Amino acid sequence: MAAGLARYLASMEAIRQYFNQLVPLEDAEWQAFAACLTKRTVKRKEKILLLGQVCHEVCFIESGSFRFFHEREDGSEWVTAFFFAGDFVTNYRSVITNQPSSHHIEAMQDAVILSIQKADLFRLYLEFHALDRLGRRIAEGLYLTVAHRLDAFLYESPEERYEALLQRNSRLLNEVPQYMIASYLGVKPETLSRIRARR
Amino acid sequence: MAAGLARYLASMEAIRQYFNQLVPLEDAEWQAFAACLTKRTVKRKEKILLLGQVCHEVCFIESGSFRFFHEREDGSEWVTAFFFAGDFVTNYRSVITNQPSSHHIEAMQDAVILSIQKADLFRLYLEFHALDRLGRRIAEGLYLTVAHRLDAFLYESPEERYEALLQRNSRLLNEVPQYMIASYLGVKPETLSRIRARR
DNA sequence: ATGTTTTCTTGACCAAAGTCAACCATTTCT
DNA sequence: AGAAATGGTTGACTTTGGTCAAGAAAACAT
Repeated sequence: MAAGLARYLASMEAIRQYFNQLVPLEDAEWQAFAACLTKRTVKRKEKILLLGQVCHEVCFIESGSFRFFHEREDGSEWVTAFFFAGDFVTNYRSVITNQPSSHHIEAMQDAVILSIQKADLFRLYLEFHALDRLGRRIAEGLYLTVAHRLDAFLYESPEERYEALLQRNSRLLNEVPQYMIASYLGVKPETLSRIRARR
Repeated sequence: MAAGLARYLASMEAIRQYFNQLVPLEDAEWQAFAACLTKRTVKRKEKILLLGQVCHEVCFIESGSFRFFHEREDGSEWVTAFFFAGDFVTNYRSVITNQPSSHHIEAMQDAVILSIQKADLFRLYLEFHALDRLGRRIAEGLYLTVAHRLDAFLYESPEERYEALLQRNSRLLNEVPQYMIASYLGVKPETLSRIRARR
């Protein structure tokens, strides 16, 4: 399995690059983190976290993609975020509060992930200043992302959100069905269809 | 000014309590933080941060109250949050990204605040693991708050948001004008008035 | 107390997105 | 290839909140 090993090493390198952008890590700090990662495969439509479960892990996506979505009592689904190869995916809210997740996390394609358990993560935070700092930077990043998304919902029309998404991530439109894009934009599929028709 | 001194000491104690809930601090860590705080007074309707300015400080409110709001091109104002005695107020997004604020921060009453400059804060983060950790906990808290607010906008009606606010903070309704509550709930004053009328 | 702002309410009308239903188009399965 | 499932479009109608305008009520200043 030389190809598998090569991809694994590439993933590890990708994670280290990602971290180094936020906080430069010494080898010992990095090794301690890397030693906690375990690899597994996930099938398309398989959920790695169910609504109602407490989330115990943070996953790096080596390949494949995921959607993070809420399911309402009436069965309707509302996508909060999409995650692709190179991203981390978790319900960090559930991880830090220990409360049941209000969202599902589901693979949109077959995927390979590297995960770290929250117990290990919290131990690393205590042990290494640099990793706690990294955790701060990551939490700050999550805050910026969700604050920006809130602003988009408060101050922009669905059409403006769609335009902004096009600018930011036109690739997304080819990779996920339009009804999930609509859901992410906070409108019904019919509405997105009409937005697209009148451009 | 014995009364002023007493209130100042009470504020310092309040901040230390607040921090200790998140991360227990040793005396040296606390002293280093406390030494960075400066006190000042703010008049009603005075802005401590203007839209377009980069935010350079984090403020603890000893007395008084503030609103954090966005102003649109058409002049309409949308309140994102209210802050009262015992809270910290800042545009943390602007602090960590160094980008101009997209919101104003304005005193709703005469106020007294204790502020720390971001340069000092970042220095303390580097110097003390416990303070970096505290910063992580605070960033996590901001993330939880804004994620919850986003969920409220995505999954609840204005009426449900109003009910939830009543449960959570009925005091608020007496302390700030109703049109600001409406703004915080994301509706026009007329709409909030009608929501209240039909209960 | 009186007059002036400021805040809140109500009504008539409008615009935007949701609902429901029918119908294409495309992909997938056998 | 043909059937079935999935995804996307369009039309008629409804619902919700916004807009505009007039007034009532409350807060504040002189």
